[in-house]
Amino acid sequence: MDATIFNALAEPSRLKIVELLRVQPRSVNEVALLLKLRQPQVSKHLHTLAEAGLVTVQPIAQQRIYMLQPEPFVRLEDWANSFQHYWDQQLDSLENHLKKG
Amino acid sequence: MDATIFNALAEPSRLKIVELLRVQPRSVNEVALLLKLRQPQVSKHLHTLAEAGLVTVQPIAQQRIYMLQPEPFVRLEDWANSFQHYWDQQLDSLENHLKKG
DNA sequence: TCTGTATATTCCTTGACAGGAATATACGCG
DNA sequence: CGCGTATATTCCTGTCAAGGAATATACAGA
Repeated sequence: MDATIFNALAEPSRLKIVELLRVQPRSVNEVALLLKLRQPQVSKHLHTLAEAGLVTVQPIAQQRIYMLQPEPFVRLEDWANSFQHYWDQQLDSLENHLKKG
Repeated sequence: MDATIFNALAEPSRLKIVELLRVQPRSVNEVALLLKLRQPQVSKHLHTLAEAGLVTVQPIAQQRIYMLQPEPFVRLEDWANSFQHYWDQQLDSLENHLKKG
């Protein structure tokens, strides 16, 4: 798993943007208005999200509509899910540490 | 969703630590040796992970065994999973943008 | 209590990054 | 082409966090 996606989501404003775009695709100004952020910062954040592969752009006239990209979120879900297979084993290992120590 | 968990996982070394601890709980030195990091940095990273609620500590003599905490990963999986319900709707909304402009 | 091992903490320096302000670019329209 | 709208980019500055080095703390055993 690459840390890039986590880095992109680590910034509170960016996380809010993602949760906004989850509902529906939006233009830069729409995001700025809804989150009460300045347009340049929103552009920068969306750029970061795009570089991380979390969003894509669809130009419409002068507007640029940003929408989420499914794939990274699927990867994220799979990654988080893969941890479930280890919890039992973890407890066993801890007991080993406690006994063998 | 809180950005704290993403922030904790955004640092490459910390992400590696998490993926190590996924296999089994480990002491600070074990992590340091396996990842070829210095002990103080590992302690710091583990402290950050603990503050984010991703790991817990189990002291054994002088050693401190760190292990993952399931709950945050379950939350993360649920969050990522919740995005799946929106993709179809997203495409519809984009089309609306394209038509209505 | 002294020693060695395991871990945590502090101080310092440096790089990355976010926000603000200003400006540049893209595009449609008259 | 000139103008207005929408968005991107640049420059600057302050903050924060990571790594290195040194040191402090915790604990077990002789």
